[in-house]
Amino acid sequence: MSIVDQMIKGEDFTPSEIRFIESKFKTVSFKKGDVILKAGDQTTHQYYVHDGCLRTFFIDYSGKEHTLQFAVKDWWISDYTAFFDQENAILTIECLEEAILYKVFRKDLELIYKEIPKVETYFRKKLEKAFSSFQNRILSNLANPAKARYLDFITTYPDIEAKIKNYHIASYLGITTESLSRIRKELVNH
Amino acid sequence: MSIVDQMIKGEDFTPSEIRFIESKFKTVSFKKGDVILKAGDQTTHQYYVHDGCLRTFFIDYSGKEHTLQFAVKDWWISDYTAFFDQENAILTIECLEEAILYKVFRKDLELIYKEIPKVETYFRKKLEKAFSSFQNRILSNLANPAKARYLDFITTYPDIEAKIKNYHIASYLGITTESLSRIRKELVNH
DNA sequence: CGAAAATTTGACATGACTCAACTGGAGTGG
DNA sequence: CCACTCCAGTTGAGTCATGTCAAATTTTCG
Repeated sequence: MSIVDQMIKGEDFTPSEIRFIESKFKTVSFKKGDVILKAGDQTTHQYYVHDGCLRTFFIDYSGKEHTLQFAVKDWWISDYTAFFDQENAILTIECLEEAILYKVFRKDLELIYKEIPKVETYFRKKLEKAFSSFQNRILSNLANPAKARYLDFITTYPDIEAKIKNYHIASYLGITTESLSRIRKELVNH
Repeated sequence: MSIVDQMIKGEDFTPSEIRFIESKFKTVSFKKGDVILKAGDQTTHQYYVHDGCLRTFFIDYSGKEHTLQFAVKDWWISDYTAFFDQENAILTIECLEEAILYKVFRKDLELIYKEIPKVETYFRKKLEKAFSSFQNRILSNLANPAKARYLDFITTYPDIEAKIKNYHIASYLGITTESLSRIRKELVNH
């Protein structure tokens, strides 16, 4: 299976299309703790996770970190706000577990879209899903207490939970590690 | 200026393209208090706001309403999660101020995308912006206390603030009307 | 094993919520 | 034009969830 078939599922490509797309992607690998992108840097890449685990986070005025998302095998990750608007990153991308990524430049992705429109459609639909999941995250933050959001997270993403620390989950849920610890205690004692 | 030029700015279309696009849109109008879409209904439309003011909100398990977004002149609105995934609505769309909308079916929009690819590109870029703004909303909810989020809202969207009630703002910020009232009091007393 | 990192616990502070009452303005009808 | 009602917004008192800070405990890993 080619890199392209892995990344862009359910679409048929001619060998020359595959060559064209693959020529625009570069494989990179990172070790745990590596910073792939730092807030303030220029963001020109989007990454496909072949393997490993990453997160994007935001550092607020008081220095606290807030996790926006995690990415494991088969997810795409970037600071999309910066990637789309071609501005400097506000997020940091950090490697949480040894990772192999395929990266592509914004400009090259646009080139691919132009040459092979069904790739644009494919990514548009990906973006629609991502948009939906952000919508649901906003609603869940508004509607549900921390305990429910925690349960949601671990049942929706058991694969991610397995790879990350509790303090990462806390920073994703918007609570402190202490609060998460107390929630977990409550859950154990029914 | 045609409806199309209004909705899809910065793109040039041939007269026949304009006719084709316009044939897929229908003008509808609503009065204050009208419900355009109800949670549970099928969502097949996306709306462009020619004029007026609307909001989408979610009703949680306890019956509380949580406002996801507002839309005024020149905004697009729908229950996108349902619109994209072709599932039943989880949001309700309510008219807050007499509105004139242009609506389009999901299927017809896909048709337009196929016929006129630059429309797909245009909407893909719109979606990128919307995605970014949801990202920023999530980060702001995680990072900022309610007072800062309120100030953010009224400075970013003074046009919306002018048309809505404070309890709508509260439900957008994720706080009660009482808390918003206290925040506003603090702000007056410096 | 030992040090560093992660998690848990306790005591206390605080921001936001709930519920109930009150204020003030807009609109209605006698 | 006043009395009444309705709605939005405000205020007060008490409660609760979550935060902070410090310390203890457990886990991880070189």
